[in-house]
Amino acid sequence: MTAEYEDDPAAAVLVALADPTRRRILDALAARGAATATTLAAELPVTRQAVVKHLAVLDQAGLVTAHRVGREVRYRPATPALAATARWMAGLADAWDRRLLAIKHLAESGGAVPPEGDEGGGAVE
Amino acid sequence: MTAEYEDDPAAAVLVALADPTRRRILDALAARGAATATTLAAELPVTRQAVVKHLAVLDQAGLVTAHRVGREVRYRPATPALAATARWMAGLADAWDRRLLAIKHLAESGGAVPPEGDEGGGAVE
DNA sequence: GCGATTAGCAACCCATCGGTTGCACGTTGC
DNA sequence: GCAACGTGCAACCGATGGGTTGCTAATCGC
Repeated sequence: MTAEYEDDPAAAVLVALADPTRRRILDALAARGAATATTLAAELPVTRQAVVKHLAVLDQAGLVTAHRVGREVRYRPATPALAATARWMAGLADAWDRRLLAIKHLAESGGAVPPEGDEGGGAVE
Repeated sequence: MTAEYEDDPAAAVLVALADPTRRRILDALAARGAATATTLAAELPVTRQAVVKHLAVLDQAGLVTAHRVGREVRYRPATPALAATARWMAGLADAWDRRLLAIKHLAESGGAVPPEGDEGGGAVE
C-alpha cells in the first residue's frame, strides 16, 4: 500500500473488489491460506502475468500481504482492510437512513431541511 | 436492478461504488434526500448525460430508486443494497479469518490442510 | 556447475468505460 | 398555443484496464 488512495482506504478496496478475476484470486487465496502467483495462475483462466498485476492491485488495497521465501513470493489474504471497509459501508448505510428519516420528518412538520447536520459515517469521498 | 448481476448482488454494488463520481452522486443524493439528474449535474463537474449514465448503474445495483413526477425523474438513495453488501463483506472477512486460523492450527499440529470445509460467508464469486 | 523453475520487466492489443455533443420527444405553464 | 424546461436516445471520443507475449535475471536441486 504505497499511496494513490491515501485519502480513503475504502476506495482502494472497492476498486480492487470490483473485478471478478480479483475476487476469484482472493477466494483461492483464502482457501489455500497462501499461494504464489504461478500457483494461482494454474487454476485460473488467465496468465501468470495477469495474476501478478491483480495481486499488485490487491496489495495496494491492503487485501493481501506478500512474503518472499527464497525465489518465490508467497501471497496471503489480509482481513483488516476488508473488515474496515465493511464497517465503513455499514456506517454509511446507517448515516443515509438517519438522514433520510430526518428529512422525511421535517417535510411532514412543514419545516425546511437543514443542509448538512450529519455525521457518524462521514461522506463517501 | 434488471439482471446482468443476478448471481451476486454484491458484485453490482462493488462495481457501482468503485467509481468516485458515482460516490459523489450518492453523497449528494443522501444529503438532499432526493434529486433529479439535472439538479445533480449542476453541482458536479460533469454533464447531465454523464450523471444519467451513472444513475443507471446505481439503479441496477439497487443503490437508488427512481420515481417519475410529471416531466422530471426524482432519484432517491436506497440503503438495503448497501447494508446487504456491508454484511456480505463482514461475513467474508470472518470466513477468511476462521479459515486462516484453522490452517495455522493444522500446520502446527503437523496435519494436512482440508480443502474446503468452510461456510458462513460463502465464496466471493 | 548447469538445467529447470520462478519472479520481474516492458511493450503491445483490444474492449470497456467515463464523458461529451447533438437532437428529438414529452411537460409545464403562462 | 407556444416557448421554456427536462428527459431520452444515439453517435462518437480518449483513456484506462485487463490481458497477452517475449525476454531477462535470480534461485533452486542435484
